Amino acid sequence: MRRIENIEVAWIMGEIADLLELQGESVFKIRAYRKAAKAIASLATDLSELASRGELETVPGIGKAIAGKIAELFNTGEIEYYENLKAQVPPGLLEVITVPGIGARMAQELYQKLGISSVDELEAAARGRKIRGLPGMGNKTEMNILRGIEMLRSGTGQVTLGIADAMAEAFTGFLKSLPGVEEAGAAGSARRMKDAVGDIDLVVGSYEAERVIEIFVKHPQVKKVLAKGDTKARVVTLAGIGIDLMVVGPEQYWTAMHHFTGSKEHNVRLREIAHKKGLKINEYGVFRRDDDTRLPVAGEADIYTHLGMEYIPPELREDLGEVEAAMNGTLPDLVETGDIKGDLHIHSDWSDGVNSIEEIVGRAVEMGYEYVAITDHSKSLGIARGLSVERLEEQERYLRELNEKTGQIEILTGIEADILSNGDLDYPDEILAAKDIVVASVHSGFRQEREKITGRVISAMKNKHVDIVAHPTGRLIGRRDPYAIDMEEIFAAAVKYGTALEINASPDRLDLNDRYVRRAAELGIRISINTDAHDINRMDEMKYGVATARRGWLEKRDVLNTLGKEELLDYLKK
DNA sequence: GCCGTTTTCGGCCCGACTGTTTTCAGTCG
Repeated sequence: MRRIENIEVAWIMGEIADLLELQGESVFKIRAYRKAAKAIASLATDLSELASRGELETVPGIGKAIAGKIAELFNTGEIEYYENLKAQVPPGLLEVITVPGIGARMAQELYQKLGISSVDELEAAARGRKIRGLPGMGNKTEMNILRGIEMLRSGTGQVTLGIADAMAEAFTGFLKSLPGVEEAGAAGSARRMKDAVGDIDLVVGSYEAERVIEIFVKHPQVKKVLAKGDTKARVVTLAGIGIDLMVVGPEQYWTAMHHFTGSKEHNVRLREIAHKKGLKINEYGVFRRDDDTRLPVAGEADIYTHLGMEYIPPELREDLGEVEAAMNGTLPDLVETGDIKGDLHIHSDWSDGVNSIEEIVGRAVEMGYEYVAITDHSKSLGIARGLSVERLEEQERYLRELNEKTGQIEILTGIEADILSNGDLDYPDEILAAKDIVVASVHSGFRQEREKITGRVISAMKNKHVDIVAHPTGRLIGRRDPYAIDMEEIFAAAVKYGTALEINASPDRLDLNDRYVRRAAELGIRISINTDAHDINRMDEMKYGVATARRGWLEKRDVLNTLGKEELLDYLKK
């Protein structure tokens, strides 16, 4: 039978939740399916393996009933319960509820009264002013529906962390410059440093909420105002990115920041714990339930202290075990940007980079690094001006000389060796042996079958000169899916051959992703965080790689390039 | 449907904004 990916199971669970909602089922049952979908989507291990071992119920959020349905899916290729549900609900309604502003109740009402069962029919009805006749709906409802359909079709999807981070920073600066604003900052998934961000959340501490909101919605980058109230506003920028703004009193800034940083699942867990302790948490503070006394909160750490747990950094707030760890005092001591001692994957103008080696070295010195590796492309990557054997040897000599002269930083001679479609590397062993560091990666044959591309990378890992596999899954966020590579096999090979795996820090890649990073670290695999910069300005993107490492629960000791110069050179010799 | 330092039954986070209402339901985060 065809292989069923985790994400497909998650989609089915989400769809069951939608179908149940359209049937008016219990909100708790719906929530249970949604929670299971989320849990499955963020699982790094193969669900099919868990199923074959009968361990589905070890996943928090999966109980007896859902485990049974997943097992059924793997055994028979379908879930009878799900098929029955689909048969009972007009299929177009699932599409209708994807329109922002339309939920299950409205979709049901529109179907029963007007027979609407597709987005096209919904649009026609709104344009034909047929909806305003329904109870509780008016002409503004029709406008909202049309706006929602437009948003849906314009594909207000997600943007990379790099884009979101830059935009959040720009708006934060703008808000800070306004009179009456005491504090401003970005919250939401951008603060949690997720690799893809749906919209930007901003929090402002000010006593003049109305004034701040009025100016905010008039910002030249704002294309549309979706909502505007006393304390909140929601807009869409010209670039099509949604921004939510929340303004609170300065003394509520940190509880609001915490609330809007999320994740939602993390917050729910905290509120449940608060509830049991006789407390209540919302965006305005931490309160005693009995008399509404407000407990002092001078920073986010105080919130966790009131709940009797360790401070949880934003990158971990996903309800993936961090709450339990914080209560037990077993949170990881996360790696920090300052722990990074060098960048092991950089391109110069010898291949397709824009800067000279001297410029790269200069920037590395500025960043306080102890070492930097020059890893230009190998010969078969003609499009990237990959180096011939002669050019490579010439560069090698050049780098050795420069290293003598420079002194203040170790320049490692390296190569990003292409893994050819048959699994061979781009140069013979004696060439690779001469390099301080060999980074191997796939740049072609992205569509190879799972076995083939997996075996190809593993055969490269068997080569004792290969130190790191770069961007192991090949994904480009929002633009190109990962190859069909079997990461469990790659992890096993990394353990067997002692190969490090890369977190490519470019916000276009962030590959490995957070989940794989965590899984790899559990298996004891060394991770290297590299920028793959083709431009010295992008050496600053190290912070995104470190953030991804933190999201994967990595400590300093898990990361190869936190080693000092001597330790790293020793490591590379082995 | 899930879950268990109050529980194997009975809970299950909390609030803002909107539109169409005269007090609230629906939607969203």
